[in-house]
Amino acid sequence: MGLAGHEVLAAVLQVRAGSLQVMLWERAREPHAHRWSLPGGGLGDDEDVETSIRRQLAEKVDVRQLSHVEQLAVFSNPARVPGLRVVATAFLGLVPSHIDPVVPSDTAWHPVDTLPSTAFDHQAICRRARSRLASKLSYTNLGFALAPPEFTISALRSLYSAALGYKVSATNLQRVLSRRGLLEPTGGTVQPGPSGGRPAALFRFVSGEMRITDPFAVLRPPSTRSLGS
Amino acid sequence: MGLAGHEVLAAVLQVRAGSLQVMLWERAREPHAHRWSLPGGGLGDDEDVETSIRRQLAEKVDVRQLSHVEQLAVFSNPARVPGLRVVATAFLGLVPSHIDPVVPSDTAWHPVDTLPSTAFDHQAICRRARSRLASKLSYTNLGFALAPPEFTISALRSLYSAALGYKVSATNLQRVLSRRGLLEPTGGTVQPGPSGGRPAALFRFVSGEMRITDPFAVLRPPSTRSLGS
DNA sequence: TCAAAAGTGTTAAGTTTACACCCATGG
DNA sequence: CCATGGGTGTAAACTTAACACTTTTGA
Repeated sequence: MGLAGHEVLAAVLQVRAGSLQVMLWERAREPHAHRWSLPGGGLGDDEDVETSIRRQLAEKVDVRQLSHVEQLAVFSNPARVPGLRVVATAFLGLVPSHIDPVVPSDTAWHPVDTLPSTAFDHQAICRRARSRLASKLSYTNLGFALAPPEFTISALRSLYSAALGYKVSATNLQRVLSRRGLLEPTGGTVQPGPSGGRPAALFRFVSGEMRITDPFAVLRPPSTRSLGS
Repeated sequence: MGLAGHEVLAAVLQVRAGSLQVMLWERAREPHAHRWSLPGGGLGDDEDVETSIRRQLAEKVDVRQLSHVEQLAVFSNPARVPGLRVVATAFLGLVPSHIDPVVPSDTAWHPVDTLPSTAFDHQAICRRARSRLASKLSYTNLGFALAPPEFTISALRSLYSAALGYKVSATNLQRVLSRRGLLEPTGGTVQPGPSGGRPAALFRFVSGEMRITDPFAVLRPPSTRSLGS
């Protein structure tokens, strides 16, 4: 009557080498030996699911390196793992691109577009994570979670392109994020490379907390014409 | 090590008498006797969470009356219910406005804006459900789940207004939903009331499956200028 | 003929895309 | 002075909100 194991799993995503990658570890033992799986584990008695996934990820990456964590969904197919029933709460985790976490020897990063053989239903969880990230990049300030503290617009463009899976225009990216008040110039610039070019200005995200920035695509509340800056 | 009770709960919403209401039942016994709580119960051994919530709702309302069901989130605070630990997967359920389900005697509908004293963390779940519904009305075709098979634009306007919590213009509602191809006229009309007026045309939703209709607020993929009708 | 309700026309505002053009630097 | 990025100006496209106006009916 409703008694089941409960595990928490996280698809930790990071833009690495120009592509969106997910952290996976290779199972040594059966079931699904040598297949790649998401980090996580059993829910402890005195912790909620978010506390739990943060604790378990600390074994893989320093939790301070996680710029964002959010619930994705429950995966509860009775046959999702063999043996005793285990329900999983899946999370999306993000690591900013300037960090290269030290990971255990059984753990590695894999591009989400070309996943290796994955264990259980972990591939579906990865897909869900990628999809959630792409959506939120459009209507929230979640870019902060992929980017280093300071960056050039073209660096940010690369991050967005990798996460979204298609080219983003640097011009328009800057316009949109600036209009919404998400970006501010640091005042600093970066020296051009050996082939020259104008020095790029550095920017930072104004906020490091996720916020919805494009709340209503349509059907907005009646205008109160008093919100303009 | 990760063994806990698991329950499924649903905030079933319907627009009734011009307001968005949620179905609650009054607890007879402790804990939280006489407080109102969401329908649901323990996860069965051979069912996933969605199957489970549909099964349990069948005791309250005919499942065929549910026009939409989706996961909201996991609620897992170790102290969320007294006694043995229970993790809950919360759902949003919707019932179209033309249906008046027969509910058990301990069960009643309550406006989500003026909830009675609720049990456990059920108030938070209700808020989450209302918020999810409002968001999805803007960027999906989820209106179909609130509306009867055929309806006038002004009836639809009332449904959207109740669910969103603010007045929606019938003119613009029709424009937006028609532009997106969600509505089609049935050809029928409704006779005007006793005070006269032009007969209203009847419409229906083209699809009864949830679909995202406004996928990218910004940062769209490069245009392929070949999608126009 | 008037009031009431429904539906259409039209304008204005806001946002984003696309692209031409200018800027700053290294060789 | 030219190539190479970086950044801005500007126009066009698209959508939605607001509201005036027309249509259709009952009294």
